[in-house]
Amino acid sequence: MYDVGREAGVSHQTVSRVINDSPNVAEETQRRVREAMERLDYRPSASARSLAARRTRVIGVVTFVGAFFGPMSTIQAMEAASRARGYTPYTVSLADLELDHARALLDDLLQRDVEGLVVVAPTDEQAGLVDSVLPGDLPVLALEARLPGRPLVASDNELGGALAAEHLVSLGHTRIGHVAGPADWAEARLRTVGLERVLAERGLEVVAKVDGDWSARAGHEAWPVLRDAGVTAVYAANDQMALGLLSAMCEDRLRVPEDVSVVGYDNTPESEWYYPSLTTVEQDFRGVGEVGIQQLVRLVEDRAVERELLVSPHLVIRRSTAAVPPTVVPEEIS
Amino acid sequence: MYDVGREAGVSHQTVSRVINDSPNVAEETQRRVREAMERLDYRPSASARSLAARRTRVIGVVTFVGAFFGPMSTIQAMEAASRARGYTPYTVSLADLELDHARALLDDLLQRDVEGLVVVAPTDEQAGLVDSVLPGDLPVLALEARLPGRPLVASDNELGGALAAEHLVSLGHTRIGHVAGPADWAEARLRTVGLERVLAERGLEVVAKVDGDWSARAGHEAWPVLRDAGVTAVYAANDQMALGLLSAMCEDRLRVPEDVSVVGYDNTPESEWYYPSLTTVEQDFRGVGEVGIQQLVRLVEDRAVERELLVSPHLVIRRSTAAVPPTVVPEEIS
DNA sequence: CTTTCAGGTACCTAGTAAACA
DNA sequence: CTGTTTACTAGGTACCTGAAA
Repeated sequence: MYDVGREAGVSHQTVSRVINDSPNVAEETQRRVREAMERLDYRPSASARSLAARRTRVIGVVTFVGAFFGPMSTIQAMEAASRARGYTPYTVSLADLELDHARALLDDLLQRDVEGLVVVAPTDEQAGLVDSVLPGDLPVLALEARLPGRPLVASDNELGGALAAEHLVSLGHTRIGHVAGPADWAEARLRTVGLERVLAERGLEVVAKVDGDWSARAGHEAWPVLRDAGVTAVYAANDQMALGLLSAMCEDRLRVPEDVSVVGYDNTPESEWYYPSLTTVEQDFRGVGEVGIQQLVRLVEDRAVERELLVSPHLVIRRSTAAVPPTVVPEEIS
Repeated sequence: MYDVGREAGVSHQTVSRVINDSPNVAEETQRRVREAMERLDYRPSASARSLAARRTRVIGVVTFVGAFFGPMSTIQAMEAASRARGYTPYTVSLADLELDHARALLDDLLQRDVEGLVVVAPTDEQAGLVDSVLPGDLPVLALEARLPGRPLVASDNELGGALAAEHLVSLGHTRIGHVAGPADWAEARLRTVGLERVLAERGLEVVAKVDGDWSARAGHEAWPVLRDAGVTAVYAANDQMALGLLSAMCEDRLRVPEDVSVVGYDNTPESEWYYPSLTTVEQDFRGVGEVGIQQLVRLVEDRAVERELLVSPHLVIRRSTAAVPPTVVPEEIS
């Protein structure tokens, strides 16, 4: 900085003012300083700045989720949104980590003096860990899954489940099977709750339910159970599991949607090109991320924040769902 | 730090020694200091440390790729590998950014004094940008795509293409179609080169080639062109495009693999559950990331580095490929 | 006279405040 | 209103010094 000052014929103080866009610097001086910076290829040191200014302008993003399309889209959207607001995002992926290791990484985050944190901790165990490690006075926003005492931004999974259910019911299905997500995922439970509520309102209930692990394999393995229960429609808690179902049905020489309907969840880019094209609940992954950062920044800057903000998903109807096959009489099956 | 020193009855210097695991600190003193740190809930400030020590122990990971499974797996593997070697990874995603914006983010990276950089810049334009912005003396490792003058770690895409080709040729196919990746992606070009080399060795050539954009839609739209060229097998440069092909073939009432064979590339988790289960070239996404970080760390630490390191992919044979249909005589079609 | 352990001081690269021109 | 000078702060580390074993 001193070098830049010398080069431009001003004091280091003035250089500092230029860097921080402070007023009271003559246009001309500003130009000279910037040119000097350019000539010397000078870049202010982030470490020194945050040390002196006592703020880092860094916000952390902590996720326990693996390399899947949805969560990753959300994270990329959060990174862009942070930058747009003048914060640098520092993302830490804690997927597949023992809790002890995860604890160390959270500590690393605190040492970097993040000003706030977005946490995506889908399972109850992960949420507990985070809650126990993070100091209560650090601004933390829970994303997708609840964290005790923290504001939440999430996709409305219960609504999503309801949307899928209403669609199937409106097509006349009464024997509906469900491939749910892992029971320790809050998101998965909510998607089930929405489904069951709508069915209950119609005096129906799920004919067969299998808990999967989100993988296509899980969907594939769930099918025999649902088939034996005589379902005419299946609601899978994500598109991958729906894909596994489609594959298993195909092997059974069943036609979708003529013989059985399938609804997925997420609207991943591929789901449109499954065969048949998948009816699914689309959630706005990027939108959740953007709203999340917006709320976190408000939290960091001490402004009012919604305690809970849900982003609505919507149903995308494609070719994998149709009316109940008229020829199939439930009695034949059960 | 001073507070901790006072609490433990030692100087701040000794506290620093304990933090940095330096030798020459009595067990007893060490214990006292650690306890004091615990009691005061003390955490050293990363900014101050890197300022004083003149090193950040941060390495940057720059990627231009979106939220897809392969690249994301690589990145997550790199993060874990960096941490295992004592470096903090700082990942910057430049997907969908105008070059000017990207330039600003690269600058941010330099201000943070990263000690080295892994760059995933698949298109020529991106590589050019990176090359023009990064100082020549910064350790940079090119991942997946070449960067002038920088060591490279990549999956052997040419080999992958050759593997796919050899498989199809060995099944007797001579009328092979190709859905390639975007022409400005080096990876895509190499996958094509491998294919064409093997075919040329047999006196064959690609019957029809369409450039896609990696999306399933592109595969779907490519099919009519290949079909009209009378292909009996198609090699798609990634699994998503292969999925689009499968879907289009299904709509044409064509059976895979009886009527036409399909080979994909990547072995994404879903590809096993397409219908039929996809024959595809598996690349070791995580492996590439791990080797990449290993090489970068060597570079940063001034040790010898391979100029070029290719990780071999291998073929996963599943249900989407079979021998040429004997009934189809090329003359019938063309 | 080493080795082990600890303290003292300068310095890293900024930002900030006050006094002053 | 613009800009300089000086002195100090932030939270550490590097290096030298010195005492005890």
